[in-house]
Amino acid sequence: MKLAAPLPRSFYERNTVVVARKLLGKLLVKRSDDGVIIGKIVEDEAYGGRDDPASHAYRGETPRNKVMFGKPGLSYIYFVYGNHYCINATTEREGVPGAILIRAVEIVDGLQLARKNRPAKSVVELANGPGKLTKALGITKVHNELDLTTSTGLFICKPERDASFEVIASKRIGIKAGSEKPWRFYMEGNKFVSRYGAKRDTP
DNA sequence: GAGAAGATCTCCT
DNA sequence: GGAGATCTTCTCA
Repeated sequence: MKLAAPLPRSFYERNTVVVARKLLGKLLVKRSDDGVIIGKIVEDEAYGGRDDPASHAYRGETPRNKVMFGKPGLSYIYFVYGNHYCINATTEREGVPGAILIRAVEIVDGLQLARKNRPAKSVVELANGPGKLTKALGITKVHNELDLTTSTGLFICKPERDASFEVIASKRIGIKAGSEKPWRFYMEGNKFVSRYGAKRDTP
């Protein structure tokens, strides 16, 4: 599959909510010795800084979340619930915390390898959740703080053809504080969007 | 150092 | 629909 160059750092160096909307439809590329897996981003969530109680950066900088305060366009990967990794892309200018949680992708290449990483009943269930997609793509904490703007093991690029789609905004999922913010974005009618979240939509 | 919480998923009822 | 799994990180004493 022919791939475009990674998105430049200037793409990420903007308001987190703006970048979250723009990130939909882009391709998340994971390269390893086993091969390449490419997922189209169909759902994500924006997380801010001091003004967002749901964000890891709300209480200030810690060793864990320091990536969010660093350069835009880096990967921020953390472990939750003793079971799952979640992948974020950092945003805003250096020193301003912000990140976008990638919640679901549609696997467009490397399907066989993704299924090997995470056996699932159907292609739809392979990566329709934050924990699911990291498992399917083989992403762990070793991929934390990687530069997503260079063609390394992990990066994000534009698709070959820009498809048009409607972006739906809704409340974020799985959080208590700050859940009223409509900072979750997904492609309208896309079946790869995480299911139980889609049910909670109240536009 | 101990205890609690957590941006989830899967299995069981 | 509910609860357990399982471990990292943070807060507080």
